[in-house]
Amino acid sequence: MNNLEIAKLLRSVAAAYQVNPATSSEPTSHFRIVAYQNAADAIEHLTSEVKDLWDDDKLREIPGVGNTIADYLDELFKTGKIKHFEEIMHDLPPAMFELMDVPGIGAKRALRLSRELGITRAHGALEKLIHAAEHGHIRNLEGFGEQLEKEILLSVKTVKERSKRLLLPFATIVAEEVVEYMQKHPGVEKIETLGSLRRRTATVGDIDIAVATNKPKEVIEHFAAYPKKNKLIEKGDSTSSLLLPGGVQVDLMVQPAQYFGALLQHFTGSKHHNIALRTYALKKKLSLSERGIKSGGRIEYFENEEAFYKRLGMDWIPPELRENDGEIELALLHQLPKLVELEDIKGDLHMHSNFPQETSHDAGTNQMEDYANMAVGLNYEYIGFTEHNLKSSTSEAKVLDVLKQKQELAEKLNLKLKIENLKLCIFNGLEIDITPSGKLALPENAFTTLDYAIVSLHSSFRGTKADQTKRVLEGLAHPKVRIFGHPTGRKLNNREGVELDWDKIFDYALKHNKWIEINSSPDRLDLPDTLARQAVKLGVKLIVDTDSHEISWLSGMRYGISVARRGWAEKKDVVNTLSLQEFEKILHST
DNA sequence: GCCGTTTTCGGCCCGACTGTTTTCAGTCG
Repeated sequence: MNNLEIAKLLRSVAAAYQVNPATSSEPTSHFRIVAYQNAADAIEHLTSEVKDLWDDDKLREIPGVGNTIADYLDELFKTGKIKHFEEIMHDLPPAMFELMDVPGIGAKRALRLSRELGITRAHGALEKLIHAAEHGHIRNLEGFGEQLEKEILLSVKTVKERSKRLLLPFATIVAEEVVEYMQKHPGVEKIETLGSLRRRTATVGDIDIAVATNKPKEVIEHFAAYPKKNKLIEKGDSTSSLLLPGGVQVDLMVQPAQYFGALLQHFTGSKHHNIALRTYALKKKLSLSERGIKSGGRIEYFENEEAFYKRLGMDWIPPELRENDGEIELALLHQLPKLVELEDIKGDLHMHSNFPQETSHDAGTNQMEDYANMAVGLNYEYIGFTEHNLKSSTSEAKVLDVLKQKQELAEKLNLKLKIENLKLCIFNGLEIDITPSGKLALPENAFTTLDYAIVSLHSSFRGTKADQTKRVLEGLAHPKVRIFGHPTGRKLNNREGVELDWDKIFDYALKHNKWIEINSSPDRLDLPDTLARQAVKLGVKLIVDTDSHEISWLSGMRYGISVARRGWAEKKDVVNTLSLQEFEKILHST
């Protein structure tokens, strides 16, 4: 069972407790339900497989997993099932747990719909629900009505249409359009995109927007009239939600400007950060909400977030860190890291020009000189060209010949830049496949043409953790290799990354001056943020690259920086923040 | 069921919105 399946199982158990009249009358039952949901949450967000943690006897290290759930998971991995779970879910129709995927349907509605509409089997449950709604079978159930039936029909269709989360850059663009529209209304005093978008997670669920205004009604009306909307989901006094084409949901929250600090804080999340923050505040007899901070029945207001956090005795916490992963404790000690910024970047070492060579994978569309001009505009001090290695069918002599030409071209460009008195240095690199056997897809004598190499995985993503780790370590061993490119090989919404023993990879990188790439491609953002955090903790050097295949991609650097910041990286952790002189030194040292 | 810089017992974030009723339950973030 993988993590998502285990999380779903725990959620199902929580739901079973929720609808069970025997247990739900116990006073502590609500908290048991929450505990199962918390454990499910934690497991969903884990980077390592629960199975691997179990192998290493580390289940208890998962937050929200205590003795009881750890024992159940132990039973699961030993016997393939959990007796106690089977018992409490025994009388419940399996379809119920599928129906719960529909927004607006929780445990109780799911059970009633399942029983009263005769939808029992998990397979095809959503289709049957659509059928029932379309034929007006839901409106007559007690506690349901015509509105709810319509609601359910739309939600279930949305959930089927939208199984994928938005990639960060796409979400950014959609959000910017809505913000632009909202700013046309004179009542909008301040506006910010918040939620996971502000925290810069690799994929975004909903788009959250906050507005400061003293005309909440008018602002919400304006929002509800957004011309691109498919549907108005809800509209209240202080919040409203829209559905855009493609199943993109936009949530708006409005408050007077005096509340804006608390509003930003509340709406940025994450949920776990907020819960931890409120739990801490309660100990100080303070109660937090999106309006402000209540103390002894009196509420205090904050126009900005800095003041809000200060009132709690802590430094302002950058949104990227708000995941309840130690940031609150450090903010109290005034010891938060100073995160790397886009302006710190001095070069980009992974880009593909259109240099004519028969590469193993897709080539770039712009010539080297175009990239150089862009880089000068970005105030970079150095860049590196890393076209893919040539096709494996190419003869050794031809490979050497082509790569010598590329080397000469790069040198010529360096000369030209010098003559024009432009301070940009060109490095000549290559992105080389690590073949399934661990060999590099380049003949040894061709390495002499290169300043450095990136190695990466482009095929054979399956295979055991041990085998893949061995493959990567062998691939990294060549002295010209500096960078491990898009390390997990994941494609967001599309393909999981390879399984690797990161302790071993990071240890090797640390000892042999290898750098782990954060690849800024929108559908990669690879290294993932959680692994970046692990690398930073160990002192492993990161490099943020764009993997540009055309010059416009260079601006994607900011997304890679977001990942680095979510990994708690400071300037010192990222090698392409170094000046040219320092960078050359580290590039050539072993 | 989980958890500990007030606690190994006794707490557990907080408030919003909707639909269906008529004072609230269910759901969500």
